[in-house]
Formats: sequence, structure tokens, C-alpha cells
Amino acid sequence: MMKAGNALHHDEAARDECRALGQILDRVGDKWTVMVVGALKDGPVRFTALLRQIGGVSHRMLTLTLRGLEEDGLVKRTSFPTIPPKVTYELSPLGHSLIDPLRTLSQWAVEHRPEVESARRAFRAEQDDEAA
Amino acid sequence: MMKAGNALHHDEAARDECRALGQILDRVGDKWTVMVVGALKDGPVRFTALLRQIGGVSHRMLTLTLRGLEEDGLVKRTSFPTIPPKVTYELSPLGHSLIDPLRTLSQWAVEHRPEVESARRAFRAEQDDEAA
DNA sequence: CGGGATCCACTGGGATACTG
DNA sequence: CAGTATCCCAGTGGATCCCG
Repeated sequence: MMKAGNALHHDEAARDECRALGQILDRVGDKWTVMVVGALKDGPVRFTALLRQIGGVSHRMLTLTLRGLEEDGLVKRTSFPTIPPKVTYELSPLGHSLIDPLRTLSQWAVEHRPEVESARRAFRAEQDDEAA
Repeated sequence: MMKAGNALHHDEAARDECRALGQILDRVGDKWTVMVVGALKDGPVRFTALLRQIGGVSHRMLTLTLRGLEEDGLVKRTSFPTIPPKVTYELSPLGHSLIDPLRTLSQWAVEHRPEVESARRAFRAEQDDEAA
């Protein structure tokens, strides 16, 4: 995804901002990543704990999501070679630094949720009209 | 997407933040939406102009993306019943209010891009080791 | 010009079973 | 317990053609 935005254009700085934004949304904009980051906010958590805490995520998707975060250096994985094995995940400093920007966004979401929802209803209403 | 995060859990406020964040990422986290918002930042733009300005987006996906934004009240669509038809799109006040939070995120992305990329390389390196 | 409709390839993501 | 591999389906998004 997101190799978009190639053209010979005027406001190159703004476009670069957009591309950077697009890249980080590619990481964080999927189905589970934000939930995982949220769950790791307060310290290391074991794999199975995450599984239960998040709820609804499949075994497989949790591993994939964690791999993605690990790959980008946002999460640190620590495995204890005990039997049975024990693995914990925690946010790296880089990962922590992402929390504030995300929180800014979620605050917007919380504040404006009513407006968005009423806009959605208004839109649906128009749709129904034209079907008259 | 994103009906996730259902369970009987402790920190209900934090989980609600996550859900709100998830919802707005569902809107904005797709392949083209941020590019469109970026392109509309400075005022009304015509459909075809958007098409060229963004570059790489298909005719169809641009309409779908715009519909989505319109549905959520982030974008206002104005059509002039001329021949040939003319339609412009612009950010609503609500849409404008989203720009700052997004900018916060893109600033993070720009600042930490080097770290993310070196983390990625390090990760790849490990992968290659184990294939030894 | 703007925007539907249709067709199709590709991927995200769930269920499940197997390994160490 | 943590992780991998396989299978399979639903959704996303591109290309194309058609309409006002």
C-alpha cells in the first residue's frame, strides 16, 4: 500500500507530509494495531494476556500485528526460554512517543463523534429521499 | 471493520478512547483519504483536478473516498448544473478541525521516520541471520 | 465532466490444526 | 504458552465501459 502521490506538483513539502502520514497510517490504521498499542501503554504484557485483554482478535492476527510493530521498532519483544515459554511485549521509547499524537487524534474522535454521527444520519436521510 | 474490543474489562475509559480512535482510523486510515484531505486543505477543488493532483488514484476510488468523507460530514460537495457539469469538493468546518490532529501525527511521522527505517533494517538483518 | 455499474485480482483477516 | 502453516472467504481497489 501507499506508494501513491507521484506526480510533478507544486507544494512538495505538503505532499511529503501527506506521504509520511500515509506511511504511519499504514502501520497503525489496520484492524488491531491501535488496540495493541493501547494495551501495552502501561507496561509489558504477555501474549495470552493481550489476547484476552483485547478480545476479538485471533491468535494469528495478534502475532502478525505484534510482528509489524516490532519490525518498526515500536514494540520490544522479550522471550524467556522457560518451559512453558513466556514472552512479553512492551512499547519501546519510540512506541511511547507515538502515544501522544494518537491521543490527540482520539480526543478529536471523542469530541466530534456526535457531529459525525448526525452527519451520517443526515446523509442516509438524503439517500432515502431520492429513493422516493 | 472495528467492532472489536468487546470484553468485560477494567479500564473502560481507555478502551473507549481506543474505540473512538479505531472509528476515525476506519475513515481516515484507508488508501486515499488523507491524500484527499490534504488536497482539499486550501479550498474547493474540482473532481478532475483532485484526480490529477493526487496522482495514482483511480476514478472510482476517488469518488468512493469523497463519498465516505461527505457521509461523515468532513467534506461538502457542490454541484453546478452546467454543461458540462462542474462539481467541487471542499472541507467542511468539521473537516478542517481534523487537520491539526492529523498534522500532529504526520509531524511524528516525519520526525521519527529515520528511527523507524533503521529499526526495519535491523529487523530484516536478524531475519537474514536466522536463515544462516 | 462527473459518476455510476460491472468484472476481476489481490489481500486482510478468521478458523483450525500442528510444533517446540 | 507462543508461534507457524494452511485454508478459505469477504472486502478493497483497479480497469473498463456506459450514462447524463
